[in-house]
Amino acid sequence: MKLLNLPKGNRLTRQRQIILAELQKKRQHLTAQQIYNLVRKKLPKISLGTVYRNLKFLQNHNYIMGLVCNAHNCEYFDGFIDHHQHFTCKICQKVYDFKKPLLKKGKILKQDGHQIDDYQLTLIGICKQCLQKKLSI
Amino acid sequence: MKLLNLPKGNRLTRQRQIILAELQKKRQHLTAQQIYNLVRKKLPKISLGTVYRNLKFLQNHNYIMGLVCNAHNCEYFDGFIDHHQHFTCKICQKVYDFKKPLLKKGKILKQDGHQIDDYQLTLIGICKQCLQKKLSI
DNA sequence: TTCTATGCAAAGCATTTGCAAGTCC
DNA sequence: GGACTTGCAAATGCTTTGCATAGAA
Repeated sequence: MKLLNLPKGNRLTRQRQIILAELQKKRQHLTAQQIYNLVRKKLPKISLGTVYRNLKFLQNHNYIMGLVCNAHNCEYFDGFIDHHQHFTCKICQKVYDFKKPLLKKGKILKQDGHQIDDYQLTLIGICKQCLQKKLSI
Repeated sequence: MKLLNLPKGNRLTRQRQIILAELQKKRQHLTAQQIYNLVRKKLPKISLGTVYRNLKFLQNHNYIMGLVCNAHNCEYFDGFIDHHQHFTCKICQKVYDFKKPLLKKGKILKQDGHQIDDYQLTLIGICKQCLQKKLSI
């Protein structure tokens, strides 16, 4: 749980604190709209634009990470930046974490002359809950 | 190189053939807009809506695949559906293929009770060309 | 007091959709 | 001929931006 500790020139506003807190509290992967709905309970006057600006801000300062899901075309935000993988369910569209690193980072640092700094692995399938529902139909 | 061979009820139109042909000829990863610009040279009256509709259609019928890139928020289309990985350059935003499978598909079929059907690995970094440009500045 | 951040609303893009006309089978 | 497709344009949805005001340092 990383607390906001911003470099000089950037201000610690209530909006930023609450957005980050909600994202870290939920341990879920939320869209900007969902975050807006949550934050608005505490700051009724916050605007969606501010949410977007601060999500981008927090991303740039490595407090959160964003991920784009292939199946559904919008960005999700994740309050935990330790390197981990994501799994998307094709049916319910939830995003789950996979904690164990399925791929060693060191292994892929150079390929074909390109410099590889990072990677993103998204697993796609059907989650436990949806599998059970399918069986019971 | 897969040619259009559609199930009954779906029609083989010039638009579909040309869109697929361009995508397979280019061996590149193009946005809908880029595909539209290419196809328009052969079919000047084609509309962007038709391009989108047919890209989705070809995707559903497994002729092409779509991928969303985290860095730049739009969909890219790939005329080759053999399973391979993608590498995005943070600077020039091009998408490259990685032919060698960096991850064995069989290894990740079950995790935490979820059924994993597929995965998508995107490598992120700086490509050869951009690395050279950086050095020469 | 100064300069960044916010709220609001409008603008920007990528993508989707409704509908009449066109065209493939 | 009939159903699937297209072209066109309007609509949609997510995200960004301009600007005057509010508020952190």
